[in-house]
Amino acid sequence: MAVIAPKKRLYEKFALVAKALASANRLELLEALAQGERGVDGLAQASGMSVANTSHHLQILREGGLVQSRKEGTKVIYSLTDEEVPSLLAGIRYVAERHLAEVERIVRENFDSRDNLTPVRRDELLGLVKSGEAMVIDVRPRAEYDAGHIEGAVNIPLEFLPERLSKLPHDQEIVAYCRGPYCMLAFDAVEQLRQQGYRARRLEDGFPEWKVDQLPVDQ
Amino acid sequence: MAVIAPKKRLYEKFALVAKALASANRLELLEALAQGERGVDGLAQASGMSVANTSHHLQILREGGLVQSRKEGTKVIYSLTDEEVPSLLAGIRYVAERHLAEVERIVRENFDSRDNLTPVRRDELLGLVKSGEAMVIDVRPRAEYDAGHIEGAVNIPLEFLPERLSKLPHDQEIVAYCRGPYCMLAFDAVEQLRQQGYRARRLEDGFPEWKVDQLPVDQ
DNA sequence: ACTATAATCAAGTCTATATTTGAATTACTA
DNA sequence: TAGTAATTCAAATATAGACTTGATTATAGT
Repeated sequence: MAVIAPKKRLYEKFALVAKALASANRLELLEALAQGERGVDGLAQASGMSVANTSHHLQILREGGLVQSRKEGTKVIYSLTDEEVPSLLAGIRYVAERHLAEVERIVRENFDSRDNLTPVRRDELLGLVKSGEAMVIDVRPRAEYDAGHIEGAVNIPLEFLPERLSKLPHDQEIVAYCRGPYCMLAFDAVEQLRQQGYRARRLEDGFPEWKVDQLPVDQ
Repeated sequence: MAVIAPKKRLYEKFALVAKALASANRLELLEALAQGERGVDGLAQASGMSVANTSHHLQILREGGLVQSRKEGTKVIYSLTDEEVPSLLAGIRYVAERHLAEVERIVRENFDSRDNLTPVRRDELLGLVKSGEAMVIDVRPRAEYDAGHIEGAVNIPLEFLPERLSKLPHDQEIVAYCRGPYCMLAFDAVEQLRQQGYRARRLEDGFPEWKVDQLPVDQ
């Protein structure tokens, strides 16, 4: 058992990755970046933190190997280092949902109760679109849609939904998606749609999960 | 955007899972548990911590939803809560290896340099065994072997390898595996085997990864 | 060169948390 | 009731983590 120190050093580095993940604010930054690359300012807005603080947290994420950056003029654009990062986030969510009683409670009370229909599964959506039974709307802001979206999805940011309501087809089911399973945008969208008499459901989660699953994306 | 607090609370819980992962000692406990369930005492030995400290860290892992326990007589047996946990560990390792320069360095200097042959991939091993070209030896301690092992593997704990050396077949390649990619046992084993003139290689990683991949296991 | 903008850095404050040990306690078995 | 296994508690120590403020660097445009 000659070499024993390197293993310890290695585990310390692995812990560094986990430490970077171990903060609600940083998880939110990562979720934002899972929608597409973004500047510090945009990330600060998305997370509700000051620019300086956001920058600081981004350094911690970088030291954990989770994000990288490049310069573009005066801006610094951050992005995830690896496709594995969204999978890690999904794994953490999964463990929390299945084994932390309180998470299960929060989800039930705040999310499940807002939408009594079963969400559309990812594989299910592929079939619905292929057969023309459904149209897909992406209710995230334009910038996030532009950075990548489900193949064939139409971008209707939530704030423009009211003015577009009348132009949507009544002979198709409308499937809305946004950032992920705990993003409220798609919940709001299906609520509005149903009030106007549309058949509408949510996709089970958001764009990052779709992409992790290697399903067809545009742009 | 009615509900905003629950999302924050949710992310705090997710961070709890990551916090549980964010310690070298706890990662080592999890790796030990990935070999199979185990009592506090055994885990204390495996990690080199005091029993009290081990117990304490196990509580943190439990609060993070990563481990569970059951009583068996006077013993408390811990196990991983979910098959997703080894995947999370693998994801963290993967990110660290690919994006933390120092990890890459430690691996190269301490592991790659000990074994100049390419390790056997998991899918490759299946073929080698099927055709009879290779035999598989599990060089972990008996207890870990008993808790689950690769289908058809023979258990030869490292300390018994010298006395078994003469009885191994010379017409097959010998593939050794142990706990994972950074476990030294298999490295030591192939070194001994090659010195005795055997054709021997390591499996690319260990039993937990094999199991995560849904490949055939015994017991 | 000058100015505005974007981001980072350095320093400081505040509060919190992690790690560990040894002793006391609980839970169970024989 | 003695003995074993694990947990809990108290307490000491060490570390550090989050966030703010003000200064600084880098770049682009004029």
